Amino acid sequence: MQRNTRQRTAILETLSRQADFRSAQQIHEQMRADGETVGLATVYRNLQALSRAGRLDVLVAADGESLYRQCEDTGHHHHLVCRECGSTVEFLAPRLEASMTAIAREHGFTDVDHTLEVFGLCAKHSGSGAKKTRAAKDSGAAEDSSTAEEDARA
Amino acid sequence: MQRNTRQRTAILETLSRQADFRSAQQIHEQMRADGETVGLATVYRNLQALSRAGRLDVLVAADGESLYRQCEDTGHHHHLVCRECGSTVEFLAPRLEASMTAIAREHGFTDVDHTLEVFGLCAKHSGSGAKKTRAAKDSGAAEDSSTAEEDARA
DNA sequence: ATATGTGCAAATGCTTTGCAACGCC
DNA sequence: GGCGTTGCAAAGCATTTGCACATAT
Repeated sequence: MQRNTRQRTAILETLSRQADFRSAQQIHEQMRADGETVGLATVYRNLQALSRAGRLDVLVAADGESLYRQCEDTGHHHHLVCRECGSTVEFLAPRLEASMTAIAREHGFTDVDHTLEVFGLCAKHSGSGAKKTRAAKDSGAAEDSSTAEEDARA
Repeated sequence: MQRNTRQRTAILETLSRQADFRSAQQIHEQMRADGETVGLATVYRNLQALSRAGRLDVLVAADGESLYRQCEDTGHHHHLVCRECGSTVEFLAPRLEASMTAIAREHGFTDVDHTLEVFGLCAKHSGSGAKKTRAAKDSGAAEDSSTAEEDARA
């Protein structure tokens, strides 16, 4: 009962070529630019459906915008996002997970789930006089996403 | 150049009595309920100004809504938020901070900042049949301000 | 066939802003 | 008295939804 429409396929296809997180609108624009004819609402509906189905990774930016990205790694992981260019690095931090869970339990909490996003300036933007603590808005879409892809380990 | 108006004072005063995070709208409602006459825009403007000035703690909910709370502890800390009742517990986790920073540095990131929020079910709501992994919207602390007076705290 | 998916436009919900009136300092 | 502040309403956004039409299966 999950049909395979041209639009849905196109969305997945587009996502499969994006290394970093993109907003629904950016994805939509991208598709139009690539010659696809898709409605924005459809993009939203599909991104939502796909993420619900666990096929996409969703990251809520500091300003509340939802960013999507193809989910290669089903496992639990977090992101290191550059405030300047939006490039991301995934990382696992089992130790953090453990401590967090422990702390939560200590306070009587159960069924815990957490959100951990780290924002900073990636290597190539370190020097830039960026003083903003919660921006990362403008950047994204453009050219130079450094596309860091590997994985860390705590 | 930060004047001391009735509204601004009232906002701070109201916040000083709230243990948990509240949305701008909830704060506004609360104030009206308390007999204060304040415009919603003013509440937004002040919450923004105050948080920019470091006097308020801001937490962005999973759906993008901004929640504010008086900042008693200037130090860096995180929150444990109950999905059911919205009660919060603050916690410090120096070890996590350290690891996070280390990981970021390993990837060449500088000027890092992070967001870590833990959602779960507090002690008194543990049994509740809450299966939703990222809802917390419909439940507790939302709309009906009339009865939202008493608050939990783990 | 028919339940799903799609497109468009209108509707939401949170937040911001323009602008004239207002009130601290 | 001047400049930050306030209020209201209108504007902005990202996202959602109603509905008629199109289409995978």
